[in-house]
Amino acid sequence: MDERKRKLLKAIVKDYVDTAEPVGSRTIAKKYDLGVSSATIRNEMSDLEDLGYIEQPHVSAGRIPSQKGYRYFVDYLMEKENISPGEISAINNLFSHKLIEIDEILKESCRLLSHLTNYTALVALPHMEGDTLNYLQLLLVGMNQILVVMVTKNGLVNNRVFDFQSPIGPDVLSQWEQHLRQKFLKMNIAAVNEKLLDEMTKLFAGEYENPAAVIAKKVQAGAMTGGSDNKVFLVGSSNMLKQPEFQDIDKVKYILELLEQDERMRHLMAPVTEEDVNVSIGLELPYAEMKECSLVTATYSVDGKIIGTVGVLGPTRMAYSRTVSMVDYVAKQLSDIFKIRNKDS
Amino acid sequence: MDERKRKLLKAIVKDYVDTAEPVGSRTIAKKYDLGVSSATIRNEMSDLEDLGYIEQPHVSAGRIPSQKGYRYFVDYLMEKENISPGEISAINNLFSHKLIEIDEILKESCRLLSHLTNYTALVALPHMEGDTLNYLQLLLVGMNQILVVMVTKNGLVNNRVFDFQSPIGPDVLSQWEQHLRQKFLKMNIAAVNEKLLDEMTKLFAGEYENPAAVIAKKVQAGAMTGGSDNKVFLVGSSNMLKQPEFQDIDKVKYILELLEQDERMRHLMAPVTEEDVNVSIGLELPYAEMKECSLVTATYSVDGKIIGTVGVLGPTRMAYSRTVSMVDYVAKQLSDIFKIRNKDS
DNA sequence: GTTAGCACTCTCACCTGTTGAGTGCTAACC
DNA sequence: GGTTAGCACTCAACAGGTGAGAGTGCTAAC
Repeated sequence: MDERKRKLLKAIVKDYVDTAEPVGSRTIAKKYDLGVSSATIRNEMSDLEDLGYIEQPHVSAGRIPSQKGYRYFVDYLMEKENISPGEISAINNLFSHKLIEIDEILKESCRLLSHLTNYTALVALPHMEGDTLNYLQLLLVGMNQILVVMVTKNGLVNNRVFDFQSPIGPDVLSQWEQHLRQKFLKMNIAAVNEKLLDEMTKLFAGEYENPAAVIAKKVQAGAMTGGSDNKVFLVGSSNMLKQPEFQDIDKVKYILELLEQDERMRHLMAPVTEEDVNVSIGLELPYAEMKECSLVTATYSVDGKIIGTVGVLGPTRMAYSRTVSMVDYVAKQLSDIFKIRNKDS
Repeated sequence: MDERKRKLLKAIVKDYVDTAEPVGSRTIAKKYDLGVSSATIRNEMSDLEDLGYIEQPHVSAGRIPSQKGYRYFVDYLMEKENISPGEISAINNLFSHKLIEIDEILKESCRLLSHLTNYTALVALPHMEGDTLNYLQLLLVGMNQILVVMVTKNGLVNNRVFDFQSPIGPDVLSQWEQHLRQKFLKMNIAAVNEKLLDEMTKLFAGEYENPAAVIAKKVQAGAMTGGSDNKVFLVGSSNMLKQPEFQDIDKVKYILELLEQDERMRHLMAPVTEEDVNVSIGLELPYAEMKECSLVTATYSVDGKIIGTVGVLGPTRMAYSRTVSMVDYVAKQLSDIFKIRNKDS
């Protein structure tokens, strides 16, 4: 790969990203100043094709970048694109507005990313692996409900309501609270979530003769942050339909179906620790349905500990430079937000 | 509309729903036992077209039901379709599993509805208009955070975290708690959500000299049920792409874009009080983009008070009978769930 | 009122020829 | 030896044309 080939590949990627049409040698010769004629470009293109960086949809069409070509572009050719002042202020504006809850911040980030990039945006909620229980309190709510309030080290609040049939006195309650604190404080929050129900059941069982009768109903109520542990926000999946390469319903159908599967999206957004921003192109993604898609992700973290991921999914023919900048910036802003939130706790 | 015309219209709707192809007179004569020949059916069809119940895509095609035709079918011709035992048990299974939180129940209902009907399912979260505050407590969490725990009459739990900079003593806290209880208990929950921040600000301001400096940051954290007040769950929007009438990207693009707009979905799912199950066909829906869609909704309620809506959105060529049964049954099950949840509170 | 028969209409699928974009190759040029 | 002009060749896309098939409306007979 000499310099001219790199310039040529860069031009091909750029033009194809812009136009979504296969790029011919004459187009390159006219639009990009490589200083050589279309015939030379033809020869070079032939070489690039042999090397696997570009391919031809059919013999009389221009060339399009291959997955390998995009990879090379992203790794070596792409220039950093600055975000326009207007866009920066749009993002900052969102984050300066502190009086909204954490879910809302993330959802808005997602919406914003989708809007700015015109692709599909994903945000994985802070996952609480590694987060520990810092505070636990039992409250008697109404006559027959115990509310368990828990706060984690990272400041996430977590409720559960337990219904039961016989009234419970305050003395018993504080005794239970003591017990639960001893057992669960400083414990990993995932483990707590898992074991709390068991433990409550044991408490009920120890206090009353027939546990099955007493805890006939146990209902968790209220929004439980534990539930959002695994959530992934998704905004702008309809943006996929705007892409010229996805005008075929059958192509896009499988992608949209995939996007609806939370489990898979969680997998997709599982943090990759290597770098700040990660770009996965085509078949590098774990699902074959997405072979014509690329995903740009970045993690956000607190104290160097990764707690969540933001990402943008688009066609492989993606404006990589711009998208990387956006995702990177939003992730950094999120990290800042969380830093501020945790300073006092 | 004599009996024969009604039978004919019914047959046309049924066949078109099944095949998605315009229905010809010969098809009807062969597949449905109306006891007359295709020629007679042709004459009757011509009448039905004059009456506006069916229409012809072009002169040499069969007929398809018009919006008016579907309306007539839904209002007068549709027979109640029983849900199969397998499906009933699938639904009951979901609801018997009580150990999941309220959001999860609704989300799962949505998923189930979409899966059973193969259309797009929507569930509007219980809106808390009319729900009042029943319980309020302040907890000191960490050194610099107050956690406000609220429980509504309907049993929904609601948290907010307020950060501040100087430590607060337990005496002040209980004084504030007193004040907030006096002010907010029994108040409409929407009003509480709106005014709580103001009130907290006032409390801070009364206690310290320079409020601006002290409450430099106020961050609401944790999952706040108030936020879910307006949420709408949506599952299976990719099912739209499976419908033969939506093979055209441009048609479906606008619909999917619409589905992504929470505000509009909320509007779409705003309860209609008239009946148990409501069917909106084509242009009866508030958005012109959905002129080829139909929406079946049902409300779920507690003590006769409507608290939320479930719905299924599909093409106007929808299996109305089956869908109505499904939506109705799920809504009733949800009402039951909420009845159980509220019995003790 | 019902039905068989028939002419008519229109879509759809298929074929065909044309156009234009773009290539690869060759031979000439610097 | 690299570069370029020229040219033959390939193929997708488009437009126009044709035939088959589905379905209708109308008419006349039952």
